[in-house]
Amino acid sequence: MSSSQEKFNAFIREKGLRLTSQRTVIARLALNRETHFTADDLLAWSREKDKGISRATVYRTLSLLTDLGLLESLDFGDGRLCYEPAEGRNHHDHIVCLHCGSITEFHCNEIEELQCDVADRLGFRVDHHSLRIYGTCKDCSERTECNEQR
Amino acid sequence: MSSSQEKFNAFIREKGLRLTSQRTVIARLALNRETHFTADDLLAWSREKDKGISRATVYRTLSLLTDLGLLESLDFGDGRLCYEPAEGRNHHDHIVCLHCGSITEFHCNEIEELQCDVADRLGFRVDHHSLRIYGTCKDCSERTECNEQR
DNA sequence: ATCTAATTGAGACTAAATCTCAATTACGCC
DNA sequence: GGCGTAATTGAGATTTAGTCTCAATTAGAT
Repeated sequence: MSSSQEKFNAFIREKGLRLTSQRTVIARLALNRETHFTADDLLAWSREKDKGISRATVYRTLSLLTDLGLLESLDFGDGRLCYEPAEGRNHHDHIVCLHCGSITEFHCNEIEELQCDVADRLGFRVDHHSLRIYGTCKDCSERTECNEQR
Repeated sequence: MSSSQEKFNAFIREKGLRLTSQRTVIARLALNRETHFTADDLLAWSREKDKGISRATVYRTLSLLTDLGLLESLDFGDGRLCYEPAEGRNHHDHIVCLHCGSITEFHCNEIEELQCDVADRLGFRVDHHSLRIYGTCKDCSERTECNEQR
């Protein structure tokens, strides 16, 4: 069992909540993902393990996991949230290709520091931030150039 | 009439679209705002001028204006888009107070440059970006400290 | 095994945004 | 100024992610 799952179980016990089979299935699937996923993805995977699992329970478990900080929710502006495991991963931002939709992670310490400077200057205490760069990825650029040459 | 409105009118003519009274009302109200607003705000203001204006027409005009680059749409993650005039304004990012919801604009050239560097390194051509810092504003920090002292 | 409060599933509900389509209207043409 | 027609509109149906309700179920303490 991953350490995130152990944290989840511990949290459930601490808070006097109950470790149901549904929560176990949903949390395991969510926390062991490599990349981001939607609530609907998670519902589908969960139902492969237990047909009866309801949409509501998936959303309720997602809330628990994000409140706990084990999952991070990502809004790519397409009308639904994505989620990704947050434990044991370094903070990162995302660069999104507007053509193929691919999402690449990146991290830049200098940007993070400058963000803190800006917040300081404005008298803000930073909780978190979201930086999203939108553009055209290498593959799509090359593909477009080829088309233009025709 | 503002230069944005003239651009809107010119665009309408160029494209063989029609300059309806509804479009004129909605565009004028949207383009002359100082701060961001929602589609529903704009619908309410438009109906003050012309009771019959429909929600659909407001959304359709918002699409025209954002496609044209005269408005920018902002997603603060509260389940609906905000809009703000984009013409004649410098690009800026937003810092949001999680307590009072206030939204402050800021701009940092160094961050912008670093973003371009990062994109270059990853082979991306940048189209646009969105940087949002979430935290506690000065006023709310002070209010919280006072409460803690009780 | 029993008890009880937390949890679940099913489906109703919400809210922003989009879509449909018959009725209206802007605008080029005469 | 009036005509014709294709763009536009309004009303309301629809979509979709997510939330809520509540009776039935169940985890976990005793």
